[in-house]
Parts: sequence; C-alpha cells; structure tokens
Amino acid sequence: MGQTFNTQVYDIVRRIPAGCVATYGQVAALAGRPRNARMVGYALHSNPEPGVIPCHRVVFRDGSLAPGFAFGGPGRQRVLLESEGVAFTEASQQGNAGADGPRVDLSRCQWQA
DNA sequence: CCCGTGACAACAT
DNA sequence: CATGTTGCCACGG
Repeated sequence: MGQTFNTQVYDIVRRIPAGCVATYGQVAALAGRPRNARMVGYALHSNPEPGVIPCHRVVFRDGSLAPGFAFGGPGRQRVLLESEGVAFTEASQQGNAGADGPRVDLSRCQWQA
C-alpha cells in the first residue's frame, strides 16, 4: 500500500458498481482513514480521470449530494444515479419524515464492500 | 517555507 | 433533539 490515501480513494470509488452509492466516510474507512472523509471529497475534486471515476456515486452520509460542485451542475448527479437505477427518496416519500431535498435511499442502494 | 482553506463526519454542548 | 466545534490530510497562495 505505498500509494497515497488519495490514490486509494480513486481505486475504491472506481469499484462502486452501477446502481449503488457509497458515502464519503465509507470510502475513507475503506481507504484506511475513517476520519478522512474530507480528503475523499478533495480527492474527487481533483478528479484526475473524469469519466473513469464515478464520482457521482459518492454521496453524503445522509444521502445528499455536493451542492453546486457537481460535475456538470446541481441535479446532474441525480439524473446519472437514476439512470443507473438508484432509488431516490422524494419529500413525499413516506418512511422518511422530514426528507426535504432529494436524497439517495442509502437503506437500499448503499454499496457494501 | 508557512498559513489557510476544503465534494465530510463524528463528538460535545 | 439541534447546533457548534474539532479532527483529519493535502493542496493553493
């Protein structure tokens, strides 16, 4: 494991299968730094290989996405995820009281290593 | 070369 | 239960 944490992040994010999503903390934990979720975001921000690394499959711990910093525009990520079959929870989605903004249903689509 | 900031998450108050 | 603050590492100025 001589690679940097950053490189490990790319490797892990790259392993996320379509139709599933992973949280920053999860990726960070898999990379060996459970407290480094922040670096995961920074690593993806670096995005050395656009189109190769599915950054859109990485979301917040509560299922929300990065506001404003999405790879093409806010909302673009949701289209990509829905296109892969990821379940989204709308504000009217029962079972999730208080879900205002669109969030990924981690209960059903969170990636398990 | 040193300081501050940054796609987050968990703990403390 | 909600809000505020700290921790972590890397990169930019």
